[in-house]
Amino acid sequence: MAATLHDVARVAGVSFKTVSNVINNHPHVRPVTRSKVEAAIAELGYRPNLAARSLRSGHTGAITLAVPQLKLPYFAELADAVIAAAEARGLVVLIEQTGGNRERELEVLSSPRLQMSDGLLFSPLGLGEEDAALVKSEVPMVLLGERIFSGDCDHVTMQNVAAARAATDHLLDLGRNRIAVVGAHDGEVIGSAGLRLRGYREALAARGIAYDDSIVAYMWSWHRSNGAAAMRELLARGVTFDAVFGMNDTLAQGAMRVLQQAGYRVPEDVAVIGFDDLDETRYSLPTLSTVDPGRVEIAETAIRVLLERIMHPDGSAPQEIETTFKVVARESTLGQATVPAHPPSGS
Amino acid sequence: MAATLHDVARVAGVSFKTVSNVINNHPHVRPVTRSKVEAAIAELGYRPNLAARSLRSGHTGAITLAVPQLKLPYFAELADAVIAAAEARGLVVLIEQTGGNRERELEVLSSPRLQMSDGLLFSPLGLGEEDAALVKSEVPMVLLGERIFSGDCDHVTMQNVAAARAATDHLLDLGRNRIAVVGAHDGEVIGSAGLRLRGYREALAARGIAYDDSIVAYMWSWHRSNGAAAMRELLARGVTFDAVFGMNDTLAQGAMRVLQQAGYRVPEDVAVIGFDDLDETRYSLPTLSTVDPGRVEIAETAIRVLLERIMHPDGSAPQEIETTFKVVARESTLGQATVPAHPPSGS
DNA sequence: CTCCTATATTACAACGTTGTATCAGGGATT
DNA sequence: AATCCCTGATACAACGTTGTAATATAGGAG
Repeated sequence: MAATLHDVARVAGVSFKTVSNVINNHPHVRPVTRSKVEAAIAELGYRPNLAARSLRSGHTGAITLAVPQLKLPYFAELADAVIAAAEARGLVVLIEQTGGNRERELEVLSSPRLQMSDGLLFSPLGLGEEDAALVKSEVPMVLLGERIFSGDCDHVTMQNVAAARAATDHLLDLGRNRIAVVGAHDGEVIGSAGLRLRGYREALAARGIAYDDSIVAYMWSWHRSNGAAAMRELLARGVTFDAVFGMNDTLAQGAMRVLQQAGYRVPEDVAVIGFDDLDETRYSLPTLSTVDPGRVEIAETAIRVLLERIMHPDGSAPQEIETTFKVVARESTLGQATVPAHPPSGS
Repeated sequence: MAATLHDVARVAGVSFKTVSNVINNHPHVRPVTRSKVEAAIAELGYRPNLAARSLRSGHTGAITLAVPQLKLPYFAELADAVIAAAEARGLVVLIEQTGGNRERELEVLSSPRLQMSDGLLFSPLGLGEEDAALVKSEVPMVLLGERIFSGDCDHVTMQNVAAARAATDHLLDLGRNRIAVVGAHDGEVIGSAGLRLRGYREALAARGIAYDDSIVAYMWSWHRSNGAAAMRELLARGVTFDAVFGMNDTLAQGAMRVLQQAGYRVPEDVAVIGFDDLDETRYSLPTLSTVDPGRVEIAETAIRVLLERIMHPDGSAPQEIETTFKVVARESTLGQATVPAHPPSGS
């Protein structure tokens, strides 16, 4: 079927090893021979067999990305960034979905399918600190995100605390000092919610503003409707606030939505900021201010670290890398481009 | 490093081929031998080398999914469904992003990386009918979505016309007969927008309602903000309508948002329906009625057809398969669970 | 007790590639 | 002019698996 080195060699009139040498840019090949071989390759449309190459070399040219679900916008955008970064280095990405489920996450770690790739980018959700010892894989691995800290494994993550603090500072700088929080996790310390809440509290503390638990909404799910429900609850509670910090963009959008429906103007009455810089924040009404946690940098860094680890399996000690973040100020806090609502015109 | 058949054979005290026979469930293996071998496999933690297996067998156990961008929610959810369906058959999915760009799409078709998989699920966006002849790949391929019709290649798609017609019928059944459209593509015939508009027109025609171009908003981009802008434009135009059909969910949400901001109640004043059944439609305010185009079925069918094609490369003639769809009626048309807005409580 | 068949195991080759070792030729050095 | 070294090409083996063909063992019939 497909042409092999031998076929090319026959056509070019050289040994099949010479063809291999041409392909791998070995030094000692005469220009004449090289062009003869190249002509034969073109003529036959020869493509090196990747399975054979991989058997011989021990490398596949692929990496695995394991995430909870692509359905969740954050992970879809993370996967997008990872694929783009991998593509830039000539790598293919193979995706596993764990559903954020502890069992499936452990299963992925020991799956024979991991062999199809040279390494694993693993974004666990169901595993807890107590599972740290189980987080071992037969291929080099880089962890993405929070939750698992101990364990001798490279780790790339966002600066949750500092970024949340910057988001809060952004609101404080605008003169808001009653900042509600939507999406806290009760009692959590090391998860995204716990860290972000900590950043929020640090920002308040730095300006001598007391933390007020009555304007913090707790919940365990981060869907848009949860943000909406939380905001309804806050409004019903009768507490006052002039800004909202959503633990992620989806929550912020749900909250913003309810605020507007209740007659508040965003940002004039209440400023809103989210977290994640999802693509959709660029298209909401008003566009949503948020924090870009450095998703692209996470992807690129993770791949760089993974490749290093693949090339030097027992090189340096495991690294702990935090990416740079950026507050992205849009209309929901700055209010630059508010679109006037047209009056109803009958139905 | 990793154990091989030979290592297992040495431990079990049999020939390495016998070990292979055990693994591949060959008939003539004595139970005693089998258990000896299995013990050795367990002891060494033996895992078959996939590269070698793939070199020998010619199969990889992976398929490639090529989509424009995972950032776009529709494709993220499609990928989610494809990965789940592949997983159920023991296949791994390898994802390529084309950016919806014609050049990149052609590049993917001839990429050597395709070799890492047994087949391709291809969802083109940039390619036009005139490129049909170029749509050939070295591995079996199944096309997903519209745009390319000719070409002798299996094709799985949704029933755009019938589904759009059903969505429109749903609105008509509710007594709405001034149904605005958001997201038409001017002059398009075979794309999603063209087909869905056709379904809309068929539904009107069937009830003897005249098509009114003044309540159809044209645009080439399908972001939320486009839906919002279109709705502002419709309102400004002063035309009347009692329902909106968004060509996709994102547009519908943008439109719904502007409607509400302008003081209309959804669905009391204006009912809204979208298309795609994105996960987020379950969490919007109100939850969005939409059409489930059978994404899960598309994924499962595409994989089934692809596997058939992989096993019998020149089997039957190329198939053209359309999945079943379902109108998903939620609050934006039925209004069952409208949440009362709480009155503002100062800031 | 021998022959034959069915069963169980083995030996060998092949998939297509690349690394190592080997070998032929030509120019520079002695 | 003979030796040496470097260039350029080749032969061989190996990566780990599976299919095919061959062989060894056991059980039943003649």
